[in-house]
Amino acid sequence: MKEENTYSLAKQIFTEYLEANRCRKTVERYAILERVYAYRTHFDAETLFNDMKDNFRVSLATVYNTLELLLKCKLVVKHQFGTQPAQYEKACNNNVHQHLICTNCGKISEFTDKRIKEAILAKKFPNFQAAQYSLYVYGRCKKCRRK
Amino acid sequence: MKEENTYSLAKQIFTEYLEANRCRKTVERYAILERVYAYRTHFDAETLFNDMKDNFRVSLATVYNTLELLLKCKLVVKHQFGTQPAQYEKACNNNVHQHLICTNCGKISEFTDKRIKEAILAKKFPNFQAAQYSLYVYGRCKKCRRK
DNA sequence: TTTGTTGCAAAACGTTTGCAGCCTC
DNA sequence: GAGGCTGCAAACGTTTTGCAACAAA
Repeated sequence: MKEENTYSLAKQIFTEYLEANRCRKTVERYAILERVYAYRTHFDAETLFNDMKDNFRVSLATVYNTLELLLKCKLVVKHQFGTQPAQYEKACNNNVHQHLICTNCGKISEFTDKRIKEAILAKKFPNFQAAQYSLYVYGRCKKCRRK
Repeated sequence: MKEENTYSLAKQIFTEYLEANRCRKTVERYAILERVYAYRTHFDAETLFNDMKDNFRVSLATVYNTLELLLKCKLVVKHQFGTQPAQYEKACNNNVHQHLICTNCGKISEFTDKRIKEAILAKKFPNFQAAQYSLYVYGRCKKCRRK
C-alpha cells in the first residue's frame, strides 16, 4: 500500500471516529495525525511535539490528548520499553508486534517470525478477548554484546 | 521446588554476585531479597517498600538500588505495563513470560502456552543475544468485555 | 581506616490536569 | 451562542540523585 493511501485511509477512519463520538474535527488533530503517519519508525510524544512545532503550533498536552484518541480508534499503537518514555507507532493493520530491545544501549528494532505469529494468533483465551499482541525480546545487540 | 529452597538458592546466587562484583553484603540487601522471594505475584517498588517497613527500616532508594542489583544477577524480572509503575517478579528460571493485560481495568494475569514458548525459544537472531522474552496480550477481561 | 552503602529530601522526568480563552458546530 | 478543545503552567507520581552519616571489609 502506498504511503499516501495509508494516510488518507487513516484520515477517513479518524473522521468517522470523531463524528461517531461527537468529537470536534480540529486542525490540531489532523495535523498530528498527518505527522504521525509520516513516521516510518517508533517515536515518543516529546519527539512528535518537537518535530511539529516548527510548522505548526501545538501544545504537548494536545499531542498527548490526540495520541489517546488515535489509540482508541486503533490508528496508533503504544509501547512501553523499560523505563524510557512511551513509544508510539502507526498501526498499519498489524496487531502482532515483535521487538528486540538492547538492555545495554536501549536500541529497539523489529523483527517478524511467522511461526511465533501463528502460534500467538492460534491461542484462544476462555475469559479474555485479545486485541493486540506485543512480544519483547530483551538482550544485547551486536555492538553491546562483548561489554 | 520448595519455596524455601528457591530462596536459599537465590541467596547463594546473590552472595556470589555481590562477591564477584566487590559489592558489600548489607543486611538491607538480604532483607529485600527475602521479601521479594516471599511474593507469589507481581509487585511494584512502592508495595515492596510498604510491606517491608513494618519489620525492617529501609528507604525507597535502597529498594530501587537493590532491585537493580537483583535484575543484574537475573534473580528478578521487571515488567512495564502501560503507564503504571514498573512491576517486578522473582525469576524462577523462567525466561519466557506471557501476560494478559486488560486495557480497560488494568488487571494483569499470566498464562503459559507451550507452542508459543517453543516458537519463541526456537527463534535465532543473527545480531542479537536474547536473554529474556515477554509476551503481552492486550484486550478485555471477562468483566470488562461488554463495556 | 577506607570507601561503598544507606536514609533522607530534593530533583528529575514523563505525563496529566485546571483553567481561561478560543473556535467548531 | 454553547460547550468542547486548546495552550500554558502547575501538579502529579514514579524513579533518580546529592550528600552527610554509617558500617562492611
